[in-house]
Amino acid sequence: MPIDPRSDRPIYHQIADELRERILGGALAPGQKLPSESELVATYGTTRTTVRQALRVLASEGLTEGRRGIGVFVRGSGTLRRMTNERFARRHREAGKAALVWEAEQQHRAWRAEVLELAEVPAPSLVAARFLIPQGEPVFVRRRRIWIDEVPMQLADSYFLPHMAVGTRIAQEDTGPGGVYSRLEEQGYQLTRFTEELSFRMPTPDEAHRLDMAHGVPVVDLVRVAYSHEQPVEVFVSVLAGDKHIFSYEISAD
Amino acid sequence: MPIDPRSDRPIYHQIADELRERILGGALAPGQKLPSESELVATYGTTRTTVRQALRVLASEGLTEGRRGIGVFVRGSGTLRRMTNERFARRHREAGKAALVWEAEQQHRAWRAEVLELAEVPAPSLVAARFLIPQGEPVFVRRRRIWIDEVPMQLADSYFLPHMAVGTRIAQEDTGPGGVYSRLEEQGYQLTRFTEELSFRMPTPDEAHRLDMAHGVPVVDLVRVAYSHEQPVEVFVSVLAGDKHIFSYEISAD
DNA sequence: CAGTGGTCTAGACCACTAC
DNA sequence: TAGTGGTCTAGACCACTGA
Repeated sequence: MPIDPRSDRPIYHQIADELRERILGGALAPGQKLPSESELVATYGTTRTTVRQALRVLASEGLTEGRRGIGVFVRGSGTLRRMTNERFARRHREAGKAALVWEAEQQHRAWRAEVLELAEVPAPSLVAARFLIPQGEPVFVRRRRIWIDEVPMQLADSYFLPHMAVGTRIAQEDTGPGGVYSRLEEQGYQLTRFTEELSFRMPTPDEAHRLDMAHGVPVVDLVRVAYSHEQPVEVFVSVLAGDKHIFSYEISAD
Repeated sequence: MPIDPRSDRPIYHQIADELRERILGGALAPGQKLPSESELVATYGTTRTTVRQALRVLASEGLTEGRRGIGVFVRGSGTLRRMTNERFARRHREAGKAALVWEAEQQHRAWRAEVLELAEVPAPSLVAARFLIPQGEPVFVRRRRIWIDEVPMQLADSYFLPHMAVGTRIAQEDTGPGGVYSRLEEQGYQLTRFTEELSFRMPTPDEAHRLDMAHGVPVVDLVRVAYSHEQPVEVFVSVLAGDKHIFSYEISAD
């Protein structure tokens, strides 16, 4: 399909449409190189600015990725990590496996949790609201970055009420077998249920950098609250790379 | 902070950073107008192309929205629709309320389901895999677009095995009280559980148009399977505007 | 070294909006 | 009509890559 300069659809959209079709249709497979900008200029008889505008459309859709000095490539689908509600099952905790550990082993992945901060901080409003405490009250936070197969996947901040965390292994780098949930249960806070809330947006530049994300890839904001008999005992706030995760939930019909 | 042209950080990023700070810091509230492009050109002493590049960064983060002939504005947070697993509770079906109806009423929203297609089609691979049938086998599909408060929110395709749907109210525009799930249960397919899978990406131009989405807003791909005693009876494939939805799940700790 | 994408300049014409 | 953002041209210099 040649470009129609008299069409209502801008030229750069027409070029993007054509390239997108070749990508989604499989003619340009993941990892393959698109024609260079100068080739596209020659092909479509337009200027480099317009060609780049078309390529930016594709990049902002998460379809392509430019590599300076080399070319523009179709983005690979990347490594998928499946997050299921099964990871919270008591039997895994009792087997000494934290949710993260169980889930990584289940998928035969190497995992690593990089501890960024262990500190007492004023509660952000999002956290305070779920703990039912005033904003700014002290809470203890464990900030980590989760790597799976040496790829940064997730920024994960766990918040606790200070009296449950300070002076326990929850405030240590290594929380021991079963993770923080096992430590909470040892303190007598038997976990009864979790709630998870997911929302969706584009990353800030800082998040994009820390999660090594390409342009055009959204993030998932995850807020989890762990309850012990209606008492919130942990608020977990996380940002996950959207192209590397699938969330899966099983829901009873009753 | 004035711009530093000798910095490693490109000028357009520095401009975008400064504007982003004013937006996230609240100095530029949702709905407010950013300085015009020509004002920014004067302020930062650069060209319009570079200013526009900065504005494009913000737009691709979903923070701003241009209106031709008027200006660039901070995007409003939009109407949020909460999707909870509660909407699948049997008691709501028994009260004659489909999941969508219950959820809309719960949030005091006006809703409308625009039926786009009712047809027998070859099963797409995604659907076939979940029905455990060969790809291309005939399935019955109800394609709809869901409007909440007259805003298009969701593209929703429900797939059924033909023998459960054709000749029943499931194949009609109006499926009756309690919706398709009630009709399936009347046929003896008692619903026992659902699985929901969520993944995340940027919309295609067509989806962005049909959901009236701004640039820089991701979509959620939702695949739900309704089971009657391990038999899949519906595969629900949906695309939702990411900035207008929050998903909320309750998970047992056992 | 030639070719690539990343950034930037200095213009132009257009459609649309508000006055 | 003046001002806005949307599109497009025709160049420039740069950092980086692979041969």
